[in-house]
Amino acid sequence: MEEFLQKARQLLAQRGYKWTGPRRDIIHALLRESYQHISAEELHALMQKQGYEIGLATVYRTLELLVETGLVHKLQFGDGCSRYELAEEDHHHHHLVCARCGKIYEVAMDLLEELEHKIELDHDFAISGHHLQFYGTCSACKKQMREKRDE
Amino acid sequence: MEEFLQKARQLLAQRGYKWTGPRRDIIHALLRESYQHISAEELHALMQKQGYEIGLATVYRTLELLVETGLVHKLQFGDGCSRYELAEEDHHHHHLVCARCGKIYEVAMDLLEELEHKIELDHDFAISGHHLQFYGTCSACKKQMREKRDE
DNA sequence: ATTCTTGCAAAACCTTTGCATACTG
DNA sequence: CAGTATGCAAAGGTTTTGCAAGAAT
Repeated sequence: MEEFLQKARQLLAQRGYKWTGPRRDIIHALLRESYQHISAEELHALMQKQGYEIGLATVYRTLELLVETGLVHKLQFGDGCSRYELAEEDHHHHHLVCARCGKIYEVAMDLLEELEHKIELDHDFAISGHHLQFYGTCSACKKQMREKRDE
Repeated sequence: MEEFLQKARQLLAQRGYKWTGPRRDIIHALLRESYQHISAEELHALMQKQGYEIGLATVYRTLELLVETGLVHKLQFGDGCSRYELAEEDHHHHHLVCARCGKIYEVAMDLLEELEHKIELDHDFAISGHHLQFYGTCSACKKQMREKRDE
């Protein structure tokens, strides 16, 4: 938590960006909501509700900045907006998107490394990140569908 | 090409949808541009230029229909719009997105099956599809960056 | 001081929707 | 003919931008 803030502060300084109140608050809010995949508008609304006076444009700009710096990942789940999550070094994972209820589950796994390596060699492409999503039906929805069918 | 059209016609009929001129034209256009990941607006503009009189709303509606039917995949590369590609049965692949030039390369590969299987068991999640993208720097851009550095 | 950042409102985009007309099965 | 599909224009939602005022180094 604190270390993430320090890292962010340092990385921004390194690139000539300033350390401001709004930026600190946004990172704080992201840390508090780190379990979620939050959209810019949701984050803005949440912060408003928690008493932070911050403009929506600033939220967008700051998130973009954090993505550019590699501190935050920008995700597209196809629901009409971009979603963001903290880039935690030791928490590589993929996403399971339930097509029925829309819920998103995380899968910690790194079997992708072998594949990445092969691609880097085969395509002469320097991979800096990946984004893997699986679509399907989650456990809860499968259960509901069974129950509905048996009525 | 022809077979894809037939398959589409049949699948749509099966679900009570009608086979119309605009739908045929859109699928034709998609087949012609099958090497691309085209957006709805791009497809619309292209068709206009080629002399087809078609409304943008129809393009959106038809693409949505084709996605729903499984004939087309909807992709999000984070550039602000949805992109579409034909779902060719024998052409499973992933995408390499160059962070510098934005170009998108395809990698044919199916090493993911093992991983999928493990997830289905571990998470009781019925996977119906996946979406894997790698981000990084492509060969051409790496070369340009080397040259620029050496100037 | 200079440069960067913010907030607001307006603009820019992409996508969806309502409705009257036209078409398919 | 009944039920869909289309085109247009308008509306909706998300994200970006211009600009004057405010903050950080």
